[in-house]
Amino acid sequence: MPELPEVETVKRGLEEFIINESIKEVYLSKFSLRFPWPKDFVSKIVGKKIISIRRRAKYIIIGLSDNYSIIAHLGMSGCYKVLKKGEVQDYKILKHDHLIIDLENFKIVYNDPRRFGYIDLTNQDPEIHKFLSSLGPEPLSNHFNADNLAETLLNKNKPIKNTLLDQNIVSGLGNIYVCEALFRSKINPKKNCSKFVTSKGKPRKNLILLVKKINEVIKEAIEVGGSTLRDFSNINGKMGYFQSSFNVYNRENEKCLLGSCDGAVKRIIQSGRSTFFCSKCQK
DNA sequence: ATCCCCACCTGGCCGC
DNA sequence: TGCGGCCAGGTGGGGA
Repeated sequence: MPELPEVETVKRGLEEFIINESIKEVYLSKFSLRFPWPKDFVSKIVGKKIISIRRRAKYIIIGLSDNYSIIAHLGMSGCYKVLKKGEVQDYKILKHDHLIIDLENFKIVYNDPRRFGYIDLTNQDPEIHKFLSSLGPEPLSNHFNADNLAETLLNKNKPIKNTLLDQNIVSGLGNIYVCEALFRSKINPKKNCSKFVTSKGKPRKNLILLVKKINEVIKEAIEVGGSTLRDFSNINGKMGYFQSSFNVYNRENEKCLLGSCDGAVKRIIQSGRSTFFCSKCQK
């Protein structure tokens, strides 16, 4: 499911309700998510107060009292619901509900059919947690810029598509937004990283454009997510996606949407993942 | 180190 | 309508 904009949308949806709420009770399904539940998870979080929520890459970090933090990833199919007073009592646990947190005034339900999501608990600085410590810079942050990226790409010998999916290089991008950003930049996904950097390790023009387009597509998607975020009772990543407005993603054999191009969108496999692009205008 | 491939799961869709 | 095969937006870990 979710890439950076969708996770940001989920975070904003939760934020509205959970801050300053205390955790009263916790239900875990008999299944674990991708990893076993943290040791003594329930007893450690019951009674704690939620004091903050933020996003880093595709992770949501919920700060609790006593310096605890929940670090949560939605995997491919994770979704949160917030039930308000009045909805709480009638709620029947659904298939694939794996975590339910009862707060004073709300109930948070985490549903994840594929169970690729994962959740950990730490009482240290979340930034040094193994999930977060090696993440690359956030798009839309100052650390994500063409100069820094050029240094990273220097001497890399693989296609730009695969590289942008690497969370340690830039964090938060997934298959959809990488495809879309490359389309907007008119860059062929197979282009080798070395072609984006001068021999002195400086960014070429195509890299400067790519950084700009990544930021642009992520920013637009967050705005779309924000604008569709009305029904907070079902905060899932899908509602945050561009939905039908992808230029290339999932449009195999359809016409290229660049006005001046009469090409068609191709699907190829790179590192086992589908890549969608127009070979005519992405060079 | 670097890169690729697989596993982890269920559900939806397509063709027969 | 049923069933098998294939596909899916993610990532940690293992092997080359």
